[in-house]
Amino acid sequence: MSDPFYITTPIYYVNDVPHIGHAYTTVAADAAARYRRMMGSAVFFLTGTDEHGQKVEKSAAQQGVSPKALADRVVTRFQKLWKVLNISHDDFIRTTEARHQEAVQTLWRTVAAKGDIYLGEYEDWYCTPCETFLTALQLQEGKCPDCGREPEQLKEESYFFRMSRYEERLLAHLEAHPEFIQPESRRNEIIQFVRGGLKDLSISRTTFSWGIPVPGNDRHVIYVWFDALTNYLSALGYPDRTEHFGTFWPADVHVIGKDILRFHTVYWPTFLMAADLPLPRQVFSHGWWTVDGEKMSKSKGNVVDPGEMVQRYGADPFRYFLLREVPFGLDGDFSEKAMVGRFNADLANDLGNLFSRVTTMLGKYCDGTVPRTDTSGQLSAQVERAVQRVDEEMARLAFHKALQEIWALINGINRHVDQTAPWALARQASRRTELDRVMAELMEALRVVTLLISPFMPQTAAEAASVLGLEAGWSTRAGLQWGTSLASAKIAKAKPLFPRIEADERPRPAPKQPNAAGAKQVAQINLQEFQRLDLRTGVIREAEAVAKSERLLKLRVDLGEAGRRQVVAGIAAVYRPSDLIGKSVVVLCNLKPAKLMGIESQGMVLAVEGDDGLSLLGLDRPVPPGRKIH
RNA sequence: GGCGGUGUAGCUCAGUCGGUCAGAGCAUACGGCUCAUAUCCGUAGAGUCGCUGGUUCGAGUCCAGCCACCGCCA
Repeated sequence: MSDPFYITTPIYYVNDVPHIGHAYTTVAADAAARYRRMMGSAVFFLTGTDEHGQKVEKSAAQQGVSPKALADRVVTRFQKLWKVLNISHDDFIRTTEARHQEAVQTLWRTVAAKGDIYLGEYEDWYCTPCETFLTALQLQEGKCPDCGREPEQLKEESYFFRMSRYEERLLAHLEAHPEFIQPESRRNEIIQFVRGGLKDLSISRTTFSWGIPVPGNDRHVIYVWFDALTNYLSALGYPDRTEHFGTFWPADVHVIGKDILRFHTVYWPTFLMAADLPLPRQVFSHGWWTVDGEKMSKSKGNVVDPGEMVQRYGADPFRYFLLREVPFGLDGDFSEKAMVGRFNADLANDLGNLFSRVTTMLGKYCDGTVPRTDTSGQLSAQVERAVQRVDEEMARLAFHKALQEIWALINGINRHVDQTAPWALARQASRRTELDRVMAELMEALRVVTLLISPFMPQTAAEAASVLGLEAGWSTRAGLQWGTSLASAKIAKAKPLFPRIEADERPRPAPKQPNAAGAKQVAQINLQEFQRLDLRTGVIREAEAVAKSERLLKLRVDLGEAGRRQVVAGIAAVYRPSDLIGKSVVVLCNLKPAKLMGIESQGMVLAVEGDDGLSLLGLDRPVPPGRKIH
């Protein structure tokens, strides 16, 4: 396949809880990747997680697990979200993988061999009461910006990258390639910044150890950006000049949020220059989302959970909203009111209803069979124009414009229905030919619309394709051409693709979200009923993985006087067997035994679903095994 | 403080080289149709184009100053 297209999202910090911003970047990159695949490009779409650093190390220590175990557990938050959002990435890179570590160390050695890495001293400040590290820039009149107290100065040995050496080359590149940074306003900011002069960059730390060791000096770990940015190379198989690497590097576009613009447009290109590697063709920085007009923040509690939005509105409507509501590159505002507005006006009324009315008429007037007739005419010209314009907008990653064009077409098709009034034609037998032609044209228009929306709303497009009886492989560049490929197809009336959301039923209940109201609806029980549960404390003595199961662990639990029992638990995604030995847990002992994967389980270990996976119920003071819980 | 951006109908915003550019979508009102998810199609609003000057035969569209908000840097 020719015409390679390599697109990336940033790697997300694994310890973060995914929010609308993560979803936005990833959905946008996904739509671009899907579009290019439809157009016949060989696409490589990469996302992943950044798993090193002090924060992960600290969280892991607090939870008493290894940093890697913590990362293994929380990485699933991203992986699960991408699944429900139908993200079509070709690879998922984690910075803790061996392939990445090798790539980073090789890059380091290459740059060092060039004489661009030297050992120096890095100064920063530490505010002991706040337990935070501060840079000289963050200080306010020499004081901690948070508490106003005097921080302590720390000096630390550090390796530096000679970024200053690349100032002129970078500036020349920025000026010669106006498309390198998009949107343009961001490009201007970076040019200003680079003109202000580039300093050498500290790229190692000795104050924590959770990272990739500096080659030849194990006391240092490679600091965040030198490690993280390299993911774009390591996923392609760098340093081995594999076919993949040869095909896809340099990247066509790094899609990022504006918070990490400088790292991608100053640090990254200079690293690559030092390694004599070609620079990515474009870095596209999109905007931030506010929520109901306010900045998102944990303290305000207004952080939008993408998973919840998907549950409430569906993956496709949420994807559609993100890409349609705001020009890509500018800030935008999310509100459920706007979400519902888009859903009803654009998806239910315009698109969904169009499918509904046209397929109904086909059933009524043509017996559900697409007439075989000439379809060249007004509509074909409109469709061809729309396909052309969508292509132009997608080339610029102007998703909202592309969607505007698609909806202009949908409106045009709705207008065509009114103007040709098939229901009037159907009353006059003499106009049969005319009616057949109109219906065939309308169906063909629906087919092309299905292809056009598929990068944005893959599930809906698949559903529509099945209504139209399209065969596998329908989503191709050739398919975008107006033709007669539906002729003689037998088609049933479409079910509403997007049932309207009525004002009073909004927001729809989120079925799996536990909340106070949900808890109250559970029937009450009396004490006797509770006492039927034989809940006891237990201590895990043995634990091993169950062959061929990703979820199950076989445990041997000590129940004191009641002896030991074998219990199979679905906790392997979160707990390693070795972490469990000696752990106190709560066991339901009189659960009817059951066989899981052929292994008998004589009870149940209690656990609860947290935001980042299961958590076993424990005791907050030591209690001997076998005690009854009441 | 330095550099840059934005300020156009109730809301969100288009307006490329100065002269049908005073516009689109949503919302609202009225009309039409009945195939359709009470959906669709059509029509309407009069908004000092932030303020004040200036250039020009003519300025949202260029220039200067001011006000407000935002971004990057310090």
